[in-house]
Amino acid sequence: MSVHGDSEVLLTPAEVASMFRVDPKTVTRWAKAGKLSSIRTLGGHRRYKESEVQALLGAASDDADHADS
Amino acid sequence: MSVHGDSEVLLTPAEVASMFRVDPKTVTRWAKAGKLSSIRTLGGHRRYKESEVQALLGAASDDADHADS
DNA sequence: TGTTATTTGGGTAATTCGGGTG
DNA sequence: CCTGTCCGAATTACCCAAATAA
Repeated sequence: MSVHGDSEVLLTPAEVASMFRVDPKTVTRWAKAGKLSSIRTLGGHRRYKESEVQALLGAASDDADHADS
Repeated sequence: MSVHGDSEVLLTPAEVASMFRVDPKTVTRWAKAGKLSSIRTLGGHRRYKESEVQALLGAASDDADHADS
């Protein structure tokens, strides 16, 4: 393993926004709302875990009605 | 810029609606009916894969007669 | 040390959601 | 069966200037 410790890949707000096709400001709102965990740089900028973002993105569904058989 | 490149491009409901010349509401119905897969933002808004939309748009059919299979 | 791009923060329009109706 | 529209509520997008990141 490297000196960076584990494979903790951090993403910038622009990266996350691009992946969700939303505005970077929206990602900031998600972080403020506690919907997405964020790590702060010493200057106050936010960074997001790629693993968490990927997990949320994987929530793609067809949203079809699968009530009956 | 980083070379993180998004693996898939997502479209907003308005974008898809414009491409099909229908109301965004209709696109939502397609997603609800399972005819179109959708990814949700953390706020609940839907995003659609451009590749899937393009595939459907390119699925030009002659519409001759599809009564029997 | 300086330059360029990004992020932050607050406030206001535009879009989308969901259900119900024609 | 499929689509367009109305409503209220929620979410998201764009405006600015200043600070941070690389």
